[in-house]
Amino acid sequence: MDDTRWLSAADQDVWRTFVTMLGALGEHMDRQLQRDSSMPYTYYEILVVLSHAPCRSLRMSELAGLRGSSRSRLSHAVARLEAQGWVERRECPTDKRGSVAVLTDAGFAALAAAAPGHVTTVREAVFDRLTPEQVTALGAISAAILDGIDPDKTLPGCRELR
Amino acid sequence: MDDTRWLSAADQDVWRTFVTMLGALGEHMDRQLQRDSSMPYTYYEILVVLSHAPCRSLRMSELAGLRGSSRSRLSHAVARLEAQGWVERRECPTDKRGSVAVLTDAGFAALAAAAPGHVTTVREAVFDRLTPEQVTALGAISAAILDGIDPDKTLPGCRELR
DNA sequence: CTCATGTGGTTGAACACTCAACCGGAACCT
DNA sequence: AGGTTCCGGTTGAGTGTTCAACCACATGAG
Repeated sequence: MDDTRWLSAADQDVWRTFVTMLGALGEHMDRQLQRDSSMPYTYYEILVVLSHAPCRSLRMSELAGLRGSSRSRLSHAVARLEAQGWVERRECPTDKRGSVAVLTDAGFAALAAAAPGHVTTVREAVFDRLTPEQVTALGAISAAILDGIDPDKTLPGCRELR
Repeated sequence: MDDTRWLSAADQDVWRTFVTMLGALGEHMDRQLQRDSSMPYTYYEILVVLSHAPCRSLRMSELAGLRGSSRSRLSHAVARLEAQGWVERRECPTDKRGSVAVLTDAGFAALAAAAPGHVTTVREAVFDRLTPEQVTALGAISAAILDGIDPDKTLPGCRELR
């Protein structure tokens, strides 16, 4: 019955380290943003994507797709961002079912204020600690794993996130 | 004022892919466990750590430390695990403030049932998709990043997680 | 011994995410 | 047209996490 292919001891070590790093890094990023800019990481990313969109606005679905988030999650998130005055909802002119999320000036300002600290954190936590070869390797590894899980999100080489 | 060292376009690409992978992989693992074994990933890890501890039991603090979790979070988690009959709380004999979490037989059984599926998912999502060199590189990269964030958790080479 | 301080652990409120259910408008049929 | 089906988006309940406050016990100084 047990035809499971278990991991070698070495692989277990890698996995353990990897998973721990995953958790610690996520928490690290989240904390920094929450502390310095009072927003969770996910919300920051929403603002980033919006800020790069034409007219700083996007249909909810597109936004959800770009951020790999569920509709429901995005709806809740935008509701909160709207309450904070960083995003507005407008109705879509071409499809009366749809909504369009628009980044407000206050939202853009909040993003501009948050970005330097965030980038600095990313740099200190990741890029400054790796050799150029490791950075390249990390990109390839991430792409390979991502490709196995969700091939859709793999390729688009646009520069949307900071 | 803007002396921020921004990321190069190439680094941005790596970061974007990495972050996307991070989110997708976490969600992937979580979904698999939730679907097949009705437990979130964090709870699975708690059970794993407990199962490797002497007498399948640990002080709450030690458990929190080993899993890199806050006391509060662990307390809530154990409360839920206790309600499911997978863990029991006993009072600590040497320190009357303390509690000890003990893995029950039912908890061990649940873990044993969940492990194969989980390991298979890990293998398929990560190890089967990487070359041996990439696996080694991933270990080194993870350790380097982790070391920058939380040097305590870096070295202990024990094989606690599957 | 007594009091201050520190520590292990819990609690409750606020917040984020998931899931399933739902509503209204679009698209597609004949 | 009229009906079915699909799709965009929201809602509410349930779950997990965080944060700050808190209790009970331990510890150390006088």
